[in-house]
Amino acid sequence: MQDIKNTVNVFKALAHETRLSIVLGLIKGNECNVSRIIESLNLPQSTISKHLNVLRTAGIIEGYRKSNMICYKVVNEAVVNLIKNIE
Amino acid sequence: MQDIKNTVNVFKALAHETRLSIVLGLIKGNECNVSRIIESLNLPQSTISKHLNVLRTAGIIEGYRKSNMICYKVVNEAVVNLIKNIE
DNA sequence: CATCTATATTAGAATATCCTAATATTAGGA
DNA sequence: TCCTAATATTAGGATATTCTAATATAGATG
Repeated sequence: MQDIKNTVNVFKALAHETRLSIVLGLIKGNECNVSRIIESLNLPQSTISKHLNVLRTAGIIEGYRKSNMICYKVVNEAVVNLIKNIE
Repeated sequence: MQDIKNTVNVFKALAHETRLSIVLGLIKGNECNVSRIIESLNLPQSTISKHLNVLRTAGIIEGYRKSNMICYKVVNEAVVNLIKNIE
């Protein structure tokens, strides 16, 4: 996690209940495509999409297409360890 | 670190360059009293005081009086581990 | 108790983040 | 190609955070 600014950005991305829930869900493997995340968190589609964008921009998650859906997964191992450390 | 809301609050507190710097400094033992923190970060006294208050409210640091100064130390072990994990 | 020093608090303007309805885009399947 | 379902983006109002000069406070020490 290199320098302090990058670390701050990761913390910023995780410092929101919806986003932390998304990351926790992805790590636990319960979620994947956007629709399921929307259902499980019960929030408007645009809201979820925005949060996914924040997490993507922070380098925490990445999406890949799977037929007609986009699946997200956590790609930042430092974040995975951090989260595991917390629970 | 119990529930998700508490975790989010800790991340929020750490999601700021000045505050993360303060915590890093305290963990490394280079800092202690407020004046020294002010000097080392070169920011107005009220700014530092505000940030210390955020960290205190989040349960990350605690201050104790030492003669005519207030010394701060990190009292949340989960945060210490988290930070050590990152570096 | 008066003073001085260290620290905290207030106030309010500047900035950033959040929310979500509406709209746009994109790829898959007919 | 056209339609449709899935996801992304825009817009802009609501809310929250940040900053810091000015002011207040608290305790140490004379």
